[in-house]
Amino acid sequence: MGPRERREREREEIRTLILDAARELFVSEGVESVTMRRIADKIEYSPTAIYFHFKDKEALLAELCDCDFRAFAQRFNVIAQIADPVERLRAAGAAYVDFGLENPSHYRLMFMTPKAITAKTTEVSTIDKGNPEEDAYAFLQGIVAELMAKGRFRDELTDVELAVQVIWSAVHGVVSLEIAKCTDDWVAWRPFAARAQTTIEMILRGLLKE
Amino acid sequence: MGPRERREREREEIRTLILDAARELFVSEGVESVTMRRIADKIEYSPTAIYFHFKDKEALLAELCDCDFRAFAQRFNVIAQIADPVERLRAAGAAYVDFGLENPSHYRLMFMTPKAITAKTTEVSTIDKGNPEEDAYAFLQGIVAELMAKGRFRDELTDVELAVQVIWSAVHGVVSLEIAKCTDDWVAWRPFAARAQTTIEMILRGLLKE
DNA sequence: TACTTAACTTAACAGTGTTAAGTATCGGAG
DNA sequence: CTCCGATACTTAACACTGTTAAGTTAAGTA
Repeated sequence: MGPRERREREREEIRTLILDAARELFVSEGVESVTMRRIADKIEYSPTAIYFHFKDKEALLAELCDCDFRAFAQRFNVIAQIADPVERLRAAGAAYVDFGLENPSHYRLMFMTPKAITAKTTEVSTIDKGNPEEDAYAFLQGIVAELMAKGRFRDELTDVELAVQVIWSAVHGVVSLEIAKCTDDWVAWRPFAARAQTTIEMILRGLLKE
Repeated sequence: MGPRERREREREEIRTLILDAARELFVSEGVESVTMRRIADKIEYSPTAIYFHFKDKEALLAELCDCDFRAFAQRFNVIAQIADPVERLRAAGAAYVDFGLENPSHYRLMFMTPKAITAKTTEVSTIDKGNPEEDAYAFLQGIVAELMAKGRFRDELTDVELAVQVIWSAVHGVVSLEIAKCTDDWVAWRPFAARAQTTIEMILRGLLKE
């Protein structure tokens, strides 16, 4: 089965060729620069050729983000080594923040765009949900559960899921506000690092026992 | 000067006619449903007629949001009556959250969309910046300054602006995540009210002295 | 009455995502 | 070796989008 495999491989090659061209436009000029025609120009194919490999533009972007977010979740594998759960939580927050600032286009598409807009069709992610190695939310969940089991949270906090969501919300707030409004001179913005660090520290102080 | 004034008034009338049609589409079907042609259909004019009253689509949307956000800031005038600054802060947070959920389209355009996308031209807001009656940020600033002056914040917090931005970030995080990802079944979302309230309480506990 | 200008309309341009229809190439079956 | 059908494309077109150039109409003014 020589030619059969070769065709399969060639198909995969052109798929990643499209994906890479789309990614380059996506990260360098933002999602609105990713047009089917511009991708096609970049790889020297006709625009319609892309539709042979991806259902539509949405599917292409979804796969792109899926792939890059799996890589993101893997960043946490190093952090997982940190013994102290509080320090681990701190480090996870910092890693999350870093990723958001380094990949604003991805961040925006994944967390700042209503699903109704991105996913008209029933999008199916290939990320292994619940597996902390591929799912950053699950990773955070693990830390929080450990902290709660050890009685480190204030007594009125008994819901792991709620605590996770509150922490995520706060950190997401700093990142998304930075991405959306960093160039806005309405506000006398303090340095991003200070905002991020203070937010993490304050939310930790609010959640943990003294 | 009869006819002159009448023309002026008529001009203002068609302006608000356009604005109202745009708002209806905007709030009921989201910003992507606001097309010049759909607005034109609604008011039974040709699409190009709109350009006589607004520079372009962006200017139209900017004016729409500006106008509605002034109304939003005025909600705080009632809250300004609350004597205890902590209670006032709590109420302000709740009001902010309410507005976001009631006006997701406005919220998204104002706080979740990078300025580079909305404002290609130099947009000039007509909101009186720094005036707490028209500027919600300034209102929050006032509360935080009062709390800090009264020594209610933890000693390491000495920067009013930073504290304001941390509080805003946290609350914005809950609201924006709800708007963007409420339909996402990846996460076992706790009720929004619980998330909002817990976030506000935790951030207060983190910032204030015990 | 003649002129100007404000307030439009129609037609068109350049761009978008997407699809229908046609074409060439190539692996495998008879 | 030939023919067939699938694969991987291309070209042309459709239905949208924001926006503009040019033409029209009505009203106020001199």
